[in-house]
Amino acid sequence: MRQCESKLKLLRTAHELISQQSYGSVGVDQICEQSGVKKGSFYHFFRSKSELTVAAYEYHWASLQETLDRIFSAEKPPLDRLDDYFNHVRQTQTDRLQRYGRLLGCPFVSLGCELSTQDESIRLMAQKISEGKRAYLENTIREAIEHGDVSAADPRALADELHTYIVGLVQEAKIANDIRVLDRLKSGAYRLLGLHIAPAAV
Amino acid sequence: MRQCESKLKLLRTAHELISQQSYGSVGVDQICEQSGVKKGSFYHFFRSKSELTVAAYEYHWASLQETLDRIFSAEKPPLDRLDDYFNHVRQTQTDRLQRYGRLLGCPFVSLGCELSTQDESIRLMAQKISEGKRAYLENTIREAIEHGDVSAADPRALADELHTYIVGLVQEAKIANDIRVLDRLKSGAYRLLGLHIAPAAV
DNA sequence: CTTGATCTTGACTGATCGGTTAAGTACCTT
DNA sequence: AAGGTACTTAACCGATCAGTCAAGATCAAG
Repeated sequence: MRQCESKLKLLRTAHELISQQSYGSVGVDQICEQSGVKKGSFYHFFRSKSELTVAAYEYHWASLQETLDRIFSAEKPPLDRLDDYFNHVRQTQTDRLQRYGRLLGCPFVSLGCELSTQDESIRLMAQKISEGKRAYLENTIREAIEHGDVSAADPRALADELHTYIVGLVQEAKIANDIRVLDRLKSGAYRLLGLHIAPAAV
Repeated sequence: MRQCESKLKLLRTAHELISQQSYGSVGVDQICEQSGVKKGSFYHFFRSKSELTVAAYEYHWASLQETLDRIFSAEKPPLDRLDDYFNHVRQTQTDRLQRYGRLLGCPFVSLGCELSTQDESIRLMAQKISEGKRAYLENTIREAIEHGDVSAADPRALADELHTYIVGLVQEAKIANDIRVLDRLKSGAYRLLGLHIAPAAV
């Protein structure tokens, strides 16, 4: 197998398996087998399971950012960005539900929730990515206020609340293993934003 | 060791260790050692680690319900109950942070998040308890509306939103490992409830 | 064609995993 | 005192855990 292909394979497989199951229940052997990479190679590229996991999730975050940059494109009206984001959240969960038969929730939150108390580097990564997601919302809300779509004194505080709500709702959907929990995503979010009518027809 | 004392010790120790660390990182041996109970006794009382965990968390939920019944006592004004509950959430996290040096979040949500995709009986337990907590909020909101403190058309929907917000916020606090995240608990909750001024001075 | 670095391979480590077994002890009922 | 049940004890199981190691393969650059 050529050059860095093994490393990429490990990154992708690790993220897939761990987000589908959990950190604790996925073994290094399992990751290696599904990657078609031998264990020695694993420990050539990564010093530990924890280090691979951080790398795998940051790798996934980098590609997610590309998607989010498109969704939150400055060329769209702010409220359209939010609507597209809510659609994206729901669609992502729906896709994974189809593929794996289980509603998986947010991989970053799930991993952070499992390991925040035990592995500081994983906690820091989860925290950093959570802040990254929150920042997309804050920028958009700030522009929505400038645009006159939303009236709020503190865009930062409003973004915090919206982000908290989304995190909580996706979490609840995972525990309920029911995509219909996400039916409340738009309505709750728009209520938080003070928009009692959805901007685009839902 | 007498009668059911071993069983209770296992229930308490299992909940403590797993909520402090994670399901995957706590072994049956560790639970047994910390309980002072031998492994054979463990498997006399419980058929598996999973079954013990469900029993341990339901045992904890039963005692938590006693506390919640006091907090949500029908003899108090509805908004006082909510305020007491918010104080309780914060105090619980503060206490555990002191004792364990880590912000642990909600044990039920954490366990559900880790294992919902893998262990159906644990998922069902987490879902049931989540609904139990939500019900306290819904009853209180319903009475707050009757009482004229809150104006909302759908108490069920409002309770859903509030519960989602609390779950999300405690989760974020865990990942941030920072109790100050919970500073947003009351302000966000009261904003959700349409109360822009806290009912009791904060 | 050689060198040295990068990557791969498969066998291996000791520890720990969840769970089992069978013999033994304490206790309650009669 | 007898018998049965509930519980305890310690040794034990095969599987799996994260991680190591040394020898070999592949590669680019000189």
